[in-house]
Amino acid sequence: MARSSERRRVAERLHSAAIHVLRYARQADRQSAMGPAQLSALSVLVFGGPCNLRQLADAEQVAPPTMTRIVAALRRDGYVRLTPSPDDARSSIVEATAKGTAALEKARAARLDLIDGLLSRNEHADIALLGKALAAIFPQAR
Amino acid sequence: MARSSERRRVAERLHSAAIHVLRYARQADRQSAMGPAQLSALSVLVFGGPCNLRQLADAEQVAPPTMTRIVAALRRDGYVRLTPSPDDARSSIVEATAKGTAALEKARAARLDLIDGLLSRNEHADIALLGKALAAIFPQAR
DNA sequence: CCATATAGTTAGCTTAGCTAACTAACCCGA
DNA sequence: TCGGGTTAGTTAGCTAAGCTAACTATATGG
Repeated sequence: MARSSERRRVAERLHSAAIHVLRYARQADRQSAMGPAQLSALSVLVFGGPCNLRQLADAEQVAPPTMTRIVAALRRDGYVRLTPSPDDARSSIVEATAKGTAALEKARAARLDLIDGLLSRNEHADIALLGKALAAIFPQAR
Repeated sequence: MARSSERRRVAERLHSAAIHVLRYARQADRQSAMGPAQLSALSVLVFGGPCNLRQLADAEQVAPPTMTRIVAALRRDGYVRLTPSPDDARSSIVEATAKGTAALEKARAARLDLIDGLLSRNEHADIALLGKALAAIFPQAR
């Protein structure tokens, strides 16, 4: 039964490809004035909508004090806005501002440009194949 | 010709999948006592062989002073050894110790176990397809 | 109405990144 | 051969990003 060892080899390839892709894409982030943790948290807010600090910390797999400071920095620079939660006086809703959304879209586009450039070196059929395979294994949109 | 926009969609999927995979795999690193930058530098040494600090910094896309400290920490904990370069008196060769190699293999295996588990939820045919697609696009071994 | 749980912050530490400025060694050309 | 430019690495000092422990304040359930 070579199935499980083939799966292992695919896991290795996937691991390696993921490292390679993100390392390459990260070059784009240097243009963006914001640190990587801030960019990542902002992307949760832009694509997932407003939420409180706890949810943001969970989404980013980070401890609450870490998120306190990431949000403080984003707020200081005008990328997010906090409003008191109507349901819970302990809690605030964190929300991307227009400036935050614009900055994130720009950073994301720069990353995607790089990855697109990487893919463009390949045959169209191989790219289509990768798209099909990824769609099968990672069905969720973002 | 929708080719370029299809490629863009594949780039988005690939970006998203890479983020997802590495975020998930990173859980394994918490068991390892070593920080992520140390783990990553050590993996360059284990898989790429000994090299000097400059090459290591370039491989990790990091400035030299950053690598100075990463290597200092790895050395302090016995994961790497430095020997003077025979060719260049300014430079040292950094090399993984047996302890370093063992720690890295263990951490890598833990990551791959997680990714393997992720893949195991899928059909074998889809996994094989992904393997084929990744092999076409990312031919390099590691 | 009190006990416990939850949201978030503060304090204080470590790691990881940077630039600027420095030392030491290398190398090349006059 | 030596003097200037280049390269390898370190030191100093800053910021961002991660953690745990300890705290405040609010919710909630018995």
